[in-house]
Amino acid sequence: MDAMPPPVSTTVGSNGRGPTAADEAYARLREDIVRGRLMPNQRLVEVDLAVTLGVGRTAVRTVLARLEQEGLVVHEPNRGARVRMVTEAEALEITQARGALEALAAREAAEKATPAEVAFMRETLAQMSACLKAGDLLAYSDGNARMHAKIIESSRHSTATRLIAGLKAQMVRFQYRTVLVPGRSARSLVEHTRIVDAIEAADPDAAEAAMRYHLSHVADTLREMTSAHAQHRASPPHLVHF
Amino acid sequence: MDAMPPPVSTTVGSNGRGPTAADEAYARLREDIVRGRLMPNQRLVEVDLAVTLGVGRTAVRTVLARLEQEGLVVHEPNRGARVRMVTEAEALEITQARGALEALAAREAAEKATPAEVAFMRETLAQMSACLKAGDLLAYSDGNARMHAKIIESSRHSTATRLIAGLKAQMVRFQYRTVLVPGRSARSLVEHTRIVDAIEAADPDAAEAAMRYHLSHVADTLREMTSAHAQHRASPPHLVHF
DNA sequence: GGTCAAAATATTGTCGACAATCTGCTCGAC
DNA sequence: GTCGAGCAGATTGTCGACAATATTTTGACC
Repeated sequence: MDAMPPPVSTTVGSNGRGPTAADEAYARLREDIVRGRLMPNQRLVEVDLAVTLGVGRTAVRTVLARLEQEGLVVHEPNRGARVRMVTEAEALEITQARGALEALAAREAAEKATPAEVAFMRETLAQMSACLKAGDLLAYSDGNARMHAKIIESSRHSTATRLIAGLKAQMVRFQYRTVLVPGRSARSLVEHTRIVDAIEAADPDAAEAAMRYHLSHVADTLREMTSAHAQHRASPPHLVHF
Repeated sequence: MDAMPPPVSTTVGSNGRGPTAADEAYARLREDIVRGRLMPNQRLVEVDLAVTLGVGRTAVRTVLARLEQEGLVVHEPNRGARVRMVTEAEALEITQARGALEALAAREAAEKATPAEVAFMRETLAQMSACLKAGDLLAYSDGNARMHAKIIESSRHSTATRLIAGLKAQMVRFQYRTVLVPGRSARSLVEHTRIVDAIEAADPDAAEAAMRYHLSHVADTLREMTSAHAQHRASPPHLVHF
């Protein structure tokens, strides 16, 4: 599972202008949060971060303001910042919103994907199928991520891309690697195949419908797992499987 | 047309803690941008803003960092910040993304709207109809905005609400009041009615489909107007009519 | 009038100091 | 033992100064 890239920066970096200290610190701290190296509700103390990130307090405050705006950090006046806790209810919402946007992206990909991109999707499908046969669910999960990333990239829809990246960044708590819901991967492979078929056929309506079908099952899976989790605190952490 | 509220703040304001100087300055500057009081590409000079907003440069820098992250401002190292220009191509993307999210919101509204909320929608429909008969397109436009806001509010989907608000804030350049595309309002009223019918009937699939139908026509209208605009520089500014 | 280099000006990026606020601990009163 | 006041320590919020960078202006030269 790759780390999510930071959002497309509105800090214009053209003409040889180097990044500010805050830019690099932002990328680092964001990655630490997204990768789960910092835990939900963990205190983010300016002075400590300044030391860790190798910048001054000014830059840290800029970074925290940005991360707060992005929804990864919560801040209380005079009490500092913490890594924001995403509840399971919100995770479901994020999944739904992400689903709506990924359906749009699939539609756009059906109109814009190049033959090379479609070939990549086909190859990824083959790899995912092989992983499934070999029972290697972790590698399947990686293939799954590559598939979704390629579809989004092929859409060339910068707004959807930006929003999806932001939503993904907030789901770190729900992305531990583990065994998937039984049977989910096999169904997911069929669903992914239908999506790629539609994209390859340059059929936007079919691509969107296939993606929506796929993602409605993802949301259903999350809903079930959330419900099961509430009833059995001992259930293992899980991966939300797009 | 109401100003868009700032995004739900992750600055926790409980237990009597007052807002920071940056919080209030952020709200003010954001409103100035969203309301079109500041123009695309306009320079945002820290010292000037400090005077205008009545805060110090520290707070201004925090505000600009937040607005940059939100996509309303662009920033170049050592060259300062500007109000971000949204191109017509991006406006179309934003409309599409917003459409996908509003369809999700309509679906959720169909499951969660209270009788009072539905009554408000009915009343708004009646007002919009009366405005249409009276030829008062500005008032129709206001009704339209109220309708959409109520649907989103009824969805109780905080993630969709948050994303939609952010997208709306970026569309200020495309929100001048003027006469709508001929015949668009009449069709829009029918479309709105179908949405409300589905919400009232607690039918999520129908609500979503009706909203998607409505919004696909909005995107088409924007596409046409964009195309016409490119061909005829003299065409008047227009309102993107959701 | 045009070009170029240097100087002046405007502005951003950063720092350290200090004020303000919050939390936790200690101690005395009851 | 409980409660409240006071204090110390931790941390955030803010300021002003200065360094760094970019842009504009000025003056010399052709």
